[in-house]
Amino acid sequence: MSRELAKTYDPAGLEDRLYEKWMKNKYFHAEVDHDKTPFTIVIPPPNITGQLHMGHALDNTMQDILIRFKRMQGYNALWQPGTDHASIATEVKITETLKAEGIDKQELGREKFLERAWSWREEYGGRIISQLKKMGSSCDWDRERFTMDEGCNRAVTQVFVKMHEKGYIYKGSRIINWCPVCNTSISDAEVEYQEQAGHLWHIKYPVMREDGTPSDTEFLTFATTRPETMLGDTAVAIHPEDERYSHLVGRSVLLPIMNRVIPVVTDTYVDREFGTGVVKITPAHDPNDFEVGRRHGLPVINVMNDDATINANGGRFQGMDRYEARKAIVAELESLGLLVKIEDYTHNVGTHDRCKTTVEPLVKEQWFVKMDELIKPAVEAVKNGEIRLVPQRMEKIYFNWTDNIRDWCISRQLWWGHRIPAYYCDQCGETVVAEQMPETCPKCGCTHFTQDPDTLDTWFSSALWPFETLGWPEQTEELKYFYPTDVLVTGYDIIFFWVIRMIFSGYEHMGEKPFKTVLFHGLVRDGQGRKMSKSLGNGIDPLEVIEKYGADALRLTLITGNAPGNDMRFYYERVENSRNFANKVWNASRFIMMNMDGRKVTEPALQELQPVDKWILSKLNTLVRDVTDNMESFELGIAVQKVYDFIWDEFCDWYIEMVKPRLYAGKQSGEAADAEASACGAASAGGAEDAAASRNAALWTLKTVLIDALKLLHPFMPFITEEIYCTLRSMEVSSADAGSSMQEHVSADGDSSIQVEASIDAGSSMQEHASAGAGSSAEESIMISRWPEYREDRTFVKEEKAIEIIKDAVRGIRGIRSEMNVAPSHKAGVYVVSEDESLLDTFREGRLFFASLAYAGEVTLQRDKAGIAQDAVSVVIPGATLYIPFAELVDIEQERERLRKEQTRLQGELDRVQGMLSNERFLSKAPEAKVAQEREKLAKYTQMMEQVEQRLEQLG
RNA sequence: GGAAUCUUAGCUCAGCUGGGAGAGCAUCUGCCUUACAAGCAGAGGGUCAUAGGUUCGAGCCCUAUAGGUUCCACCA
Repeated sequence: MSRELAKTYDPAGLEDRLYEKWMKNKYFHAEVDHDKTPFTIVIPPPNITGQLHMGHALDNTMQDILIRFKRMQGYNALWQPGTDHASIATEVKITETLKAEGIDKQELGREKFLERAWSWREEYGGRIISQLKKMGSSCDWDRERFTMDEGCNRAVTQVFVKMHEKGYIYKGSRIINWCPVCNTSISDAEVEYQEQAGHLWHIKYPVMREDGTPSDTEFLTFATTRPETMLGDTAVAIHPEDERYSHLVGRSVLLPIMNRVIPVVTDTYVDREFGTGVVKITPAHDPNDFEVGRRHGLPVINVMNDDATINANGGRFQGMDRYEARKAIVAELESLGLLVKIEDYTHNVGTHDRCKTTVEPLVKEQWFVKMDELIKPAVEAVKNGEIRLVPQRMEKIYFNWTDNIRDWCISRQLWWGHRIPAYYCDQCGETVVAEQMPETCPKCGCTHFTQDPDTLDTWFSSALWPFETLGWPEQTEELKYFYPTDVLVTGYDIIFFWVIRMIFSGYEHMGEKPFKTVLFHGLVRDGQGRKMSKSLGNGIDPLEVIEKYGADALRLTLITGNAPGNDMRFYYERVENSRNFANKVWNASRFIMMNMDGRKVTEPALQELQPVDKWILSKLNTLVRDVTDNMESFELGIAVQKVYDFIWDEFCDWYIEMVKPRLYAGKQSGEAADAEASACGAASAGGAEDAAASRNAALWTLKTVLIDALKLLHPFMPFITEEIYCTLRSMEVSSADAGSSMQEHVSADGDSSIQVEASIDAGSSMQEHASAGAGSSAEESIMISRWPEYREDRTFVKEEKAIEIIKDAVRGIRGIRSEMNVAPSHKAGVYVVSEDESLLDTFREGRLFFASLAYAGEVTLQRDKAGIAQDAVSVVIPGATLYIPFAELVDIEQERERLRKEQTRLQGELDRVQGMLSNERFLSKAPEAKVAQEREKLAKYTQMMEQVEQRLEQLG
């Protein structure tokens, strides 16, 4: 034996070693290969400033599961990785760092600042990548991209120019959201509304009299949450049908403080029910007012600077911060007697999602993407199912956004990002949008230009991610082969930022969808269901979890018991459970290998397999089909739950326990062992030989089932499965005849130790399709081994039924013993009474299990209860009654009580089944199979009821 | 204001196209049985939020109500 597994499962060290091996062998790497079908996932690029958090951990685990699954299925699987420059996040971080060093960003200057940014990227850009590797992510790192690398820059510039030519990108003065702290415009999607306690100031403006002087008796009263914006008021609006104010139509009011006469306009935007039904109009600082202003041709007066202080248009309030000005203005209005009242008021305030600063709507000249046309194919694609959203309810969120889409403000007053390829003639101001700085101005012939200082929204480049990473705008082989990608895995929180924008960009620039399916996951919350956040300090660091429990345990925790799109809670008890499962797998494997102990294990002939072997093979076969189906439909949580249950419950707790006597039999010497071996099914006499054959069949089954179960588990828990798989393989190699060249031909016949694998993979014509680089073979790694497939010849209905009956019997005996508090050392005899000869045969084959699994002594099979003590405890299973005579400790009344309870239970079942079967409408409308199923149950329960009643009679 | 989603065992959650309620943790009982005490065996615990409806049949589909979460829009 070449290698052994350690006694307890310890992921530390093991994971890094295996990851290095995978990297070295280039298993993650995918090349264009027209003989294979591609399967592609592009990673949601993490920010270069980022550190791995639970969201990443979940997101990347899901992607890795899909990629590993498809890779094993024989697809040419590419997981395209990369990072995002994260314009604003990075810029903020660098600015802060500079500040700490006492350096002012503006003084440093753009060029020096960018140098800093790039060196920051050098230093930290790789951090998140190495953290993703800790998770086991099988990305093709040879293809790593960055949103600001050369290719992406080209893509962005080209897209900008092209869209500008088509009129989809325009520059205009419109109202935008301004962050006074970050000093940049932001898009609507970046505004986060927060409920805040504020005030509602009721203010009145004097109505102008015919003679052009303000009235001191007639006023228009209205309410506002932002009194400081009055400095920029250019009208007061009322509803056109509001009779209270109809006499004021066409008149004017005096804007106090500024002493500006402004008109009273009518607009249906005004809600008559709200407040006094009068609204002040500030087109420069409110999106709705801006629209009203446009409709009425009102002047737009911006009263604020970029840092949200009042500018020259605000008269003597110039230089004040917006909140200072608010106080001062309110005070002044009050002194003028124009402040009616102040109310407490809770309202939603727009804040910048990144820094939580209250955004200021401002009118500014910015670059926009016109959305109405672009969005159409993106809507259509989801509507007609060309792009599938999982879970489907995400479509509603999607359409909610697309139906109310507004133009996208893409320019940012930042330095770190893609600079806008717009150039302004120094002489005449002509704007030229081009991939390079123009030589001469088309208008005035001047040769001097200044490039637009602004950069693009980070999401502008992310929108191109699925194709720019594959080489676009170059028509690369990769692009033709891997695009469109297959699945995008992401959180529902970036549908608007990213998913929608990728979709319309794909159709616009590639003429094709960027992906076929979007698989959404939810948020990972803390144990109390709170969002993990820095400020709360409740975040759990995935790296810490990995260190303590291993990446496999973390991955399993994140996938188990979670449905697509749903949030989940993360707590350590769950990780411990996952770790315990890993340990279970580890020890089961260790047990199997200990028993193989360097022996040759050959594929047994079908008739050498015992019922229990066929039972587990049949169960495995069903599992393979179900799990594959679940994986195909993205039900990862369900899939892994089935693998978990199979391994722990069916395989470990039943199968392994059931075959132990056969394994030990061959090892021990002496008659006892032989007797046991033949008792457990070796049909013909012949002692040692039969025992060896039985043992071989058991080992072969153990190994075959283990290997396939490991394969099914591998996408979820890549490290532990790889370690076990390779250890198993190394055992084969070392037990094989020296000099055999099994590396070269896995599926070749001849070498006996290879036959095991050859038979496991038999029936496959795609033996090697999954292998990656040259020289690799399925033996080197489970990750390039073949995904198990459902096989018609591995379904054994009869054996499944037989073993289920035996399990019933074992559970029955265990239950009785536990209930009666019988010590394990007390080996009670068991009588199985049945009139059904074939059932007795089943028990004859399986009676050894009573001894090994239920502490039974001698097992006697008979057709009637002759010779069984009257006070034996009994348990009824379908078709048979088991009797367990205990020498002293039986209370007949207690036994009766037990039987009566069973009788009641059975009667309940019978009532239900009979009720159904006596319902004609059920018989006529329910599917035949269902009716047949119920009839079977009726027969079963009727029989059991008879047995119980008989037993009760016996007891008198 | 509009919408989505949830309400299932003490806790956290599964339950895939409607066909006899599940897991993990917690609790109780018994076991150091030579793979695993990070384990094994057994047990208790649910009117599937409430009220109607559709159906032969509803945790699952429809309607209403209550409560929770979230998203979108935003009325000054």
